[in-house]
Amino acid sequence: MATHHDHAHDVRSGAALIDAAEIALVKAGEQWTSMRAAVFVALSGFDRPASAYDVTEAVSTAQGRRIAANSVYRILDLFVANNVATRVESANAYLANAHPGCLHDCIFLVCDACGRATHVDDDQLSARIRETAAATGFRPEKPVVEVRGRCADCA
Amino acid sequence: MATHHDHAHDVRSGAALIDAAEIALVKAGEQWTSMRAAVFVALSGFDRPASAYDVTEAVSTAQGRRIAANSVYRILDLFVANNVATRVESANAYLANAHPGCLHDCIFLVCDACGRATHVDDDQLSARIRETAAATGFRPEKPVVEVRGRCADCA
DNA sequence: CAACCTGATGTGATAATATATCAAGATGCG
DNA sequence: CGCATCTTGATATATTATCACATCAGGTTG
Repeated sequence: MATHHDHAHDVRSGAALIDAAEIALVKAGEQWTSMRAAVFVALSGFDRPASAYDVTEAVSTAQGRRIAANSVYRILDLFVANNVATRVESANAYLANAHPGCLHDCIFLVCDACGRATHVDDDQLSARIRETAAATGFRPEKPVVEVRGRCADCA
Repeated sequence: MATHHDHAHDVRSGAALIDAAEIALVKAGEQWTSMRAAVFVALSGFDRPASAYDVTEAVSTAQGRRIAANSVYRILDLFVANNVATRVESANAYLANAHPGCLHDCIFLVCDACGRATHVDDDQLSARIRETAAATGFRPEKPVVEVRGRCADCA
């Protein structure tokens, strides 16, 4: 199998992933509150990008009380800003970041059949995208690269 | 200025662009109705990606009557399907396609300051993106490549 | 011509996604 | 503790997108 990592990642899941998220947020000077933990747990419980409302629903169920969507948005935004989650623009949805310590331009392969997204890092390709943008005088900040199509299982 | 076209385009604007859109739709076996013309004219009148509601507003003003958003969505979807318009996913907005005859994977450079988007074609880069996706067993259909950042004017 | 079919548009409702505002509560810290 | 700051809650509203079904315009056919 060809991976496109050019260095080792800490790809985490389950409790280890949640710990890693907490560590990343705290290192960034943010608090790891019980609400944030609940949102992260809910988000990481999905096997595909989840909308803010999906997460709201999951947190509400888990807590047995109604959580407001805007609280979830706030927290998801915070996660994205701190690289603990990423937003899949073409799906209006969010994914927990499996290796929060690592900063990459993300490439997502989003299956139009099952909705799952797989995350690819290819720093060389990302660099070419940034270069191509910069060549026109544009200052790239955040490349959004999301390939829509069919995953291997749904092909 | 460095362009990234590897072949000549018919980049059109104004009346010529509208004609080109009509020709492209008709060639695809679709009708060029007055409503579709009105939507295309409105869309091509924006100098940056316009939301479906922006277009609805513009068409309503132009016609002196209230147009429903869903009619506009229908028509924009048709335009996108026939390559006379494109959708900028990360902005939930649409752009008239300046060279409807030509089929590319689009790359947009979207300025977070002024909202304008410039369109780049780089078939070699697009090919690499598709290859990278395909290497994992994924079947790419529609790459979404939108670089957010600052345009030269806003830098 | 009348009956019918099809594609396009209109009407109205509603769903899904996202943000704004302000009050109240929790937390860190001197 | 008591103040400042950060976080969350409550509520409202804005924005984006879709659905169901009625109507209309144009052609085709009996």
